[in-house]
Amino acid sequence: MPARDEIPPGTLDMLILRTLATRTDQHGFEIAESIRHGSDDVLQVEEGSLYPALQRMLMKGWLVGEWGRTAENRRARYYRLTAAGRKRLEHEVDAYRRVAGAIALILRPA
Amino acid sequence: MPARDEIPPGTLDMLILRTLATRTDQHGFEIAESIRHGSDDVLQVEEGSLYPALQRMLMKGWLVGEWGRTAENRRARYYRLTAAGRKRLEHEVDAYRRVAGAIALILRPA
DNA sequence: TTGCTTACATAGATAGTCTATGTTTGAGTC
DNA sequence: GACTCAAACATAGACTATCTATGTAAGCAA
Repeated sequence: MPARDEIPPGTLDMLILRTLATRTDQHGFEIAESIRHGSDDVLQVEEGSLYPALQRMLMKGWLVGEWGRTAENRRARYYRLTAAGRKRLEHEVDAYRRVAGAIALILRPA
Repeated sequence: MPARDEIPPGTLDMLILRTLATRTDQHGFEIAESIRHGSDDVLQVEEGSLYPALQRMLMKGWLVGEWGRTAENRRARYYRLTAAGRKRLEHEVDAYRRVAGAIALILRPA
């Protein structure tokens, strides 16, 4: 069974934003599942990381949240990207790729 | 002027080990330079991160250090990988690639 | 001897994840 | 209808690892 990894510090916001860009109006639990499945079961976001991150991003205006009901009739907060959120996502992806590219250079020198 | 980035938490040991695997017997300052140049000027290790990291790795037996003299006749500590250090490097690179691959999966889907 | 630089070093701040725990609420069961 | 279980959200505190800021020692040059 594949060992599940922690989310690398600094990448959680990006992963959440990206997940909501792919499919909007997911609630917390769904976002966590999306990240796990979408990463082929490698990345696992813990609730203690997820909810504070969502709050931060609400306050920064990257997301809006709306209380609703799940298919099983449970209350849940559904999140959606704002324009600022999309812009932020772009920025974070750019920065991530730049750093990841730099690390790749170190890891495979000719 | 290309914006220089911080080293992502969790990657510094790997970067140092990889640098010493490419060229052995570098001292601290040289390692920092190697990482900066080797990353095309993207990654900058600060001294306050570098030296504690080197100490940690000495104590864990991943490196051995030997005091010597630079070409300019300054005292410096030259580092070299141990067998344990090589093994650790392999392990860290594997883990990093796995996580980076998982993140790429999340970032990619159209 | 003054100043500049190299090289190493440490303390404390900071950021962002996790673990552990707790609350509310709906659904199913006896 | 009391009881249990799980979904979904939430918060506090721990932990890890980077950074900033600062300091020391030593060599060289003016």
